[in-house]
This record gives sequence, C-alpha cells and structure tokens, in this order.
Amino acid sequence: MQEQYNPKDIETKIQQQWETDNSFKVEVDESKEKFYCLSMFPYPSGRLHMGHVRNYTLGDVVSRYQRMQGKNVLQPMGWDAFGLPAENAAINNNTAPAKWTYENIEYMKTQLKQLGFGYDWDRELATCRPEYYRWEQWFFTKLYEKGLVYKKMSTVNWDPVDQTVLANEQVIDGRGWRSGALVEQKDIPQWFIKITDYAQELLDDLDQLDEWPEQVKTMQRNWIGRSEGVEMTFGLEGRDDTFDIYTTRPDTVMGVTYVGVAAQHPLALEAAENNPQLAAFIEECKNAKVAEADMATMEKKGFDTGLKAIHPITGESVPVYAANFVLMGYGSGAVMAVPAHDQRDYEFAKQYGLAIKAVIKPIDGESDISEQAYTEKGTLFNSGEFDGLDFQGAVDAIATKLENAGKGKKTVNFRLRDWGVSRQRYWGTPIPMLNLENGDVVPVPEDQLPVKLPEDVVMNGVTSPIKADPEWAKTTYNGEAAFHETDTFDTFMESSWYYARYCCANNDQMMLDPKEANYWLPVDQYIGGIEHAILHLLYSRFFHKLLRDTGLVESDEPFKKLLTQGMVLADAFYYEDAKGGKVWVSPLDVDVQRDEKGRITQAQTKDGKEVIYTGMSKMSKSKNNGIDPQVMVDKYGADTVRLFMMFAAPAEQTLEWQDSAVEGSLRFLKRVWKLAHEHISAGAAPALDVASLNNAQKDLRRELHKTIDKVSDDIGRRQTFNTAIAAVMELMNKLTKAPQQAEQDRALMQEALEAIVRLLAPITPHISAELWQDLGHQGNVEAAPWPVADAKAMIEDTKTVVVQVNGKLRSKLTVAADADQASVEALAKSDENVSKFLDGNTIRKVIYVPGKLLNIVAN
RNA sequence: GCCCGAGUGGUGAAAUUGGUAGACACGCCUGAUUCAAAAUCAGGUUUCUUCGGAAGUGGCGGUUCAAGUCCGCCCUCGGGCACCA
Repeated sequence: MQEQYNPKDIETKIQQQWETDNSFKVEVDESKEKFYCLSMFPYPSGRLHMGHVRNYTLGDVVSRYQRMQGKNVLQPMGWDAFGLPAENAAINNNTAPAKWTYENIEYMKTQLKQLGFGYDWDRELATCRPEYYRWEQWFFTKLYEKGLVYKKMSTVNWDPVDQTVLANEQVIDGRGWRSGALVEQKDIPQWFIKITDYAQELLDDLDQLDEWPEQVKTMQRNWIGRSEGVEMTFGLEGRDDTFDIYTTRPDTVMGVTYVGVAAQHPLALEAAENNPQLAAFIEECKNAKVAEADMATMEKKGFDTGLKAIHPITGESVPVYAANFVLMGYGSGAVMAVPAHDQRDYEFAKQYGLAIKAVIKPIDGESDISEQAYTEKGTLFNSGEFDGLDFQGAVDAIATKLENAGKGKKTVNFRLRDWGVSRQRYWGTPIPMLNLENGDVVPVPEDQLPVKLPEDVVMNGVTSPIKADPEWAKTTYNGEAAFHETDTFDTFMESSWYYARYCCANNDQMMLDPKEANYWLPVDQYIGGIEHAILHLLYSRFFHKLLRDTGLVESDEPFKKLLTQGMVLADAFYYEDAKGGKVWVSPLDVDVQRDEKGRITQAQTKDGKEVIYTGMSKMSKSKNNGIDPQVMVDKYGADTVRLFMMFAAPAEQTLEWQDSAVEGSLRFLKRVWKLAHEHISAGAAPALDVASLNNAQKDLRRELHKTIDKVSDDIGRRQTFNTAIAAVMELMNKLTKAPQQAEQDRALMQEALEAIVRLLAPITPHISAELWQDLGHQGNVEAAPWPVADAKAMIEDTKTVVVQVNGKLRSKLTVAADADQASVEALAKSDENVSKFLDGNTIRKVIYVPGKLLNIVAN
C-alpha cells in the first residue's frame, strides 16, 4: 500500500477491475429483491456538465447503497439522442447530426466511466437508433388503431428560429423552451395524442405516489387543472346559430353584461368581413405575442363585433366583444363576462364603458364594487328567482334551470390539453403515417417499420433534409403510390418510455418483454432535475398507462420514488453585440471586482471587454456558464468530485458552484487514506474482544456504531447525503485522536476503518475499493455487505441533561441513563449556576424530558 | 395575478417528532514545522459585553414551560404556471 493517496492510479485500476469483472451487469433473478435505480438520461451535447455529475452521482450512491443491501440492482444509462442542438451543431460544424451525436456519445461515455458510475452498459440505448425508435413508431400505430391519435389544424406556437411548432406547455415565457426564440402564431396540421382521455387518472394516481415530493405532485395537479363548472349556450340576436361558454362561476351568471370571443373566433371573423377596423384589430391580435407571461401583463384590448348575444336565462341581449385575452385554442374560444365579480372583466368594462351589475354580496353585508370587483363567493341578490342562494345552492339551481331549458349542464373541465407530437424538424423519429393519393391517411404497416431517418445528410439550416428531398417520402401502400409523413416526433416521445426499454434494450422482436419489464418495473428510484417536474414526468406517466393498456406492463405508474435534484448554478455574464444580441461569456473567462460583502460590482472579459453580470443562474449551454467537470476530475480525481457534490448541499437544493470548497473534500480523503495507511502498515490487527474494552474504547465504539446507524438512515431513508458525510467526518476526527497502541485499540481501529470504508463506498467507490482490499478483504467493496450498527454498543449508561430556568440554559448535568426526575431535579437545584437563578423566586412548574432536558419555571 | 419553495455566522450548511441554535466543512486568525513557501499538524473563529451575562435563525405579532421548527400578517429572493373562463 502506498503512503500517498494517489487518486489517478487508484481510480484507473479500480475502473479496470469493474470492467473486467462486469461488476454491474444484471439479469432477472427472482430469488433476489430487485431495485431499479434510474437517473434521467442525458442529451449528448458534447461533454458532461455539473448538473449531470450531480444527477449521476446521486443515482450511483443510491444504487451502490442498495447493492450493498443485497438487492439485485439495475442501473442503466443511455442517450436522449434526438433533438435540435444536433441540427444546429451540424450546421455550425458542417457535419451531419448523426455523426455529431455518435461522437458526443462516445466521448461522454468515457467521461461517465471516469467518474466511476456503476452502469450496466449492456443495456445502453440511444433514442436515435432505429432499433429504438422503431418500437415507438410501432406503438404510435397501435395508438392510432385505438383511436388515441388524431390530426387537426390548429393555431400553434411557431418558433421562427427552430422552424418548428411548440406545444403551449413547451413554451416558456413566450419563448421556445430549447431555442429561446420568441414564439409567433401559425396554423399547421398536427398529430395529437389524447392525453386528455387520461386526465382524470393522471390526477387520481398522484395519490398513489407517496414517495414523490409533494411539491411536484402539486405542480402536476395544477397543470392538469381539473375544475367543475357549467357549460351553457348563448343565442345570437337575429340569427339561428349559437355558441357555448364554460364557467366555474355559474352563480354569477345573472351578472353577465357582455361576452368575449377570441379574435380568431368564427363570429369575430365573420363580423370583420364588413368591418375593416375589426379586421385590423383581429390582424393585430394574430401578430401579438402568445407568450403567456407577456399576455398576463399586456394591455387588455377588445373590439365590439356589433353582434348581440342572448343570455340563456334572462333572454337579455348583451354585446359580443372580440378580445385579445380569449384564446381560440382553449375551450370554446368564448367567455362570459361578469365585471362585478371578476377583476379582469371589471377593468375591461371600465375601459370600454360596459355595464357592471352586482349579483353577489357577502353573507353579512353589502358588496362594494366601486373600486374593484367583488370576487369572493357569497349570497346571490339581484338575481330574480335565485336571490338568497349561497354558492353551491346557486350552482345547483342555475345548472338545473339551464338543463331543463336545454341550454346547459354541469361539466368537468381540464386545463390539460392534448399532446401535440408533430415537429417539423429533421433530427427526430419519423412519424409513421402515410398520405395516400386519394387524401386518406393511414399508419405505416407493421412489416414496413421502421421508417428510417437517413443519417448521411447535409443540413442547409432551414429545411429538414427529409422535406427537402422529394424522393424520401415516396413509397407504396397496397401497390399504390403513397407519401411518408415528413414531420418527426416531439423528443418527449422518446424520453417517455426509455425507462421501460432498458429492461430489454436489445430485444429486436418486441417493444417490451413483459417478463423482463414486469420484473424490473416500476422504477424504484428515479432521479432528475426539478425542471422536469411537469412535462417529462407527466408524459412518462401518461405513456406508462398507455403501455399498460396495451398489455405491455402491469403497473399503473412508472416511478415509485422520485428525487428531484436542485439545479447547479454558476455566475453568468454577457455583453451585447452590434445587433443587440446577447453574447454569453464563460465565468472562467471573466475577471470580477467585488464589494466588501462579496457581491460582484463589475466584470470584464480577459481582454478587457465590459460584461453584464446577471447573477447566479442554472448552468446551461445557452448562458455559457457551465463549469467543465472534466477539469475537476483531472485535477482532484472522481472520488473528490463526487464527495464534494454530495457534501456541498442537500440534493434537492440548488448548488452554487464554488471551486474553492472542493479542496476540503480532497483533504478529507487524504486523511482517511493516511489513517488507514498508518493502521495497515503496523501489521494485522488482533480480533476485537468487546468484553475487554475499557471505558474510552467503549465510548469510541459507541460513536462508531451511532455513526453507522446515522449514515444508514441518512443514505437509505432521508437521502440527506450531506449529513451522512458530515457524520463520517466527525467520526474520523475522533479516530485520528484515538490511541493506537494497545491490542484492542488496534482491533477497534480495524472495525472502524472497515465500517468507514463501506459507509463511504457508495459515494467514493474507488478509494473505498482500494482500502477494502488493503484492509485484508478478498472480495470487492461494492459487493460487501453494508455495515450494521450494533444496538448493544450504542447503549449509553450516562446522559447529558440540559437544565433551563425559565427556558434559558443554565447548566448541563451528566446523569445515569435511568435517573428519575426527582434525582435529576435535586441535582439541578444543588447546581450553583442553577440555584443562583432560583434564589428569591417561587418554583411554579418543572418540566422534565427524560434524559434530555429539565426546565424549571420560577418567578 | 396564482401556485410551490427558500431566507440561519464572512461562506456552503446542520439542528430528523416543538426541547442545548450554528454540527460538519470552506474561508480567515494564531501557533508548530520549514532557510522560506506549499503541504501537514494544533488551537481559535455568531454579535455585543460592565466578563455576571445579554441578544440572536428576513420583519412584526401570537400560541407554549420551551419556537429556526407551529399560527397570523408582512418583506425579499428563487422556481413554475397563467387572461384556464
């Protein structure tokens, strides 16, 4: 054993051992309890970033811990390989997306291996391989046959940079969630999957997920957005046609003074034919940003269509306004307006001089609507036959009235919309549909799958190569000419079922082998970024239910337990180029000045260009603020990087990257190494004889077993890896000060080191593997059993009791563990520093928490 | 606007069920070692203090023998969502 800790040599050696031993390859084994631990697979962007390192270290720690618990642990890894960055890179580097992607995968795979992650590489998959996406295509045609897939024209978000359509839920702050481009509106025919058919189940089954963070479930509930309300039909004055609206406040229906329709609503379009001003308004709305965040703050505008709607209950006519805040794509594209009881309607009515009619008042008082709308629920008045009813009474009565008149009914509404899966990109799974000459659309027959994406292409930056090449789409169907769909799938499709495919990644006969899938699934522990809390996780949950209903899996939910890691943040800087665009500069290339509190006041690039500091933000390519983990691994070794990542902050919290703190982690590993070296080089340790230990040795052994207990709980249950490491550090501090001369001192040290090495093994597997062997073990530490705390060793015969007077700490007493209140109280009162504060006061009350605290209340 | 988090020393953080606030680290200070430095080791490090103590977990109240933890109101920051009818 070397005297110096040399991470490079150790890590290379241990990684080779894992490679030759096939240490992490797993098979179905019914005799063992399985544990499927999955980290979200990476997009092969070129190099790993810190977010990956954090994510995969967490996954590896959990996997190795579970393996040491004796479970059959599956931890696979693969590549979320389709996506737009490959197209952009292809254009920039004058290469093909496929070539770029495969090269990135090769490089990143070596990085993952250098970090020592224990993956079963035999199950590696890349979603851009036809062996993978053929099953996705196959599954889509099954969904089509089941009527869960349809095509429709719809107003969609158009990303002018990506030249692609984004679902609303993929638009963040009005920008494409990958490209960041401002989104415009455009009508395009698109394929949709009916996720809304599963809305209720997706909502209900959240209750099964008791090992998911409450926060994530709440976010999903809000996204699904179930509401109960009433749908009603308004007539139109002088016309036969009608239109429908939905409201969650049917109790306010008697206060309707106008209705709003989307600018794109057929009624608005029709009215605009003879009204150039209205037509201009509609045109303006079309060009307006659909950015939802912008819409919230934008000026609410409307235009009178001149049409009059007939109130379904009173028969009164109210004006119909085209409004920029009513969305055609949501619900019926029309809303009723109750300015007295809705703040937005109130402001709109004031702006356009529309009537405001109050119909709800507080249970005990009057509603004041002179300044703002009264939006609480209350008692109806001014509402004819409904006067005096409360909210629920009014809802029931009004719904009944509408229903009897054939003008409405109670309905349940979801905010969730169907999943638009069409993309106009090249680098994605071709949608397996055929357009026939007669206009029919049919799925590609099973024997013609997969529809392969050509990989050897030249990108021109605008048109997808499979759209640019007229030959690509040409095929035949039953002997007749047919054309392939040239759109590709949303890449969320691939990431929605990869977790299942790992169970039989190499099966070329079927999408999922139920025997394998039902052994491994559901995933026992899923780990990934909080930024995926809604989209990816909701789609995966949906896909799992689709797989279940196709008979491919038995479970209802894909991920039993979820750990959402916080983002890794770093400082971000930019300057503006001539066109006003932001050019982001890596923090490594920036010099900063700070004020006395450490805040950044000024920053320049190395060549003197002034840059703007935007604060800590998520490490990302778009902001060029990633810190390359490779540099850290080269400098400190994988174990140090892993240790620091786990120690710096709790997993769920954001982690602010500061490379100064990494040194401390290396220092700790050096101390472990040194202590082990001293111990081992002194020769073999004698056997431990618990009965012969003196008090100091017993105390030390108690600390050891309490540490084992705590670390097991911290890693296994609480997933607070930072406190687990802190506990081992504490123990180490005590061990380095412990005597090592006597026989039993050395025996105890052997026991302690064997425990520490195993407690650290999930986090720092290389140094642990090396030391485990040096401590005299033949097998590998990753297959060693997790240490078990000895309950007898943890028994304390004395306890420290804190003595308070009036809640303030005055003394600490060491008492026998079984001391009763009376004796502790007597001891406390005889304590000088306690009696001092009792003098002249009457004791009113004494609270005793056995073995912990005594509080004397006196005045 | 709505929803979800968070706010504790110079810094990252800990305090698991309402029971000793600041564990464990980083940084800094002092000392040892060294020709010197790095590394390493030892000690110190919330603030104020009349050296008895007092104050202190974003702010103001409240509940309690006891509050970082529970309740109410407010402030700040982060994230998500949004005219969702």
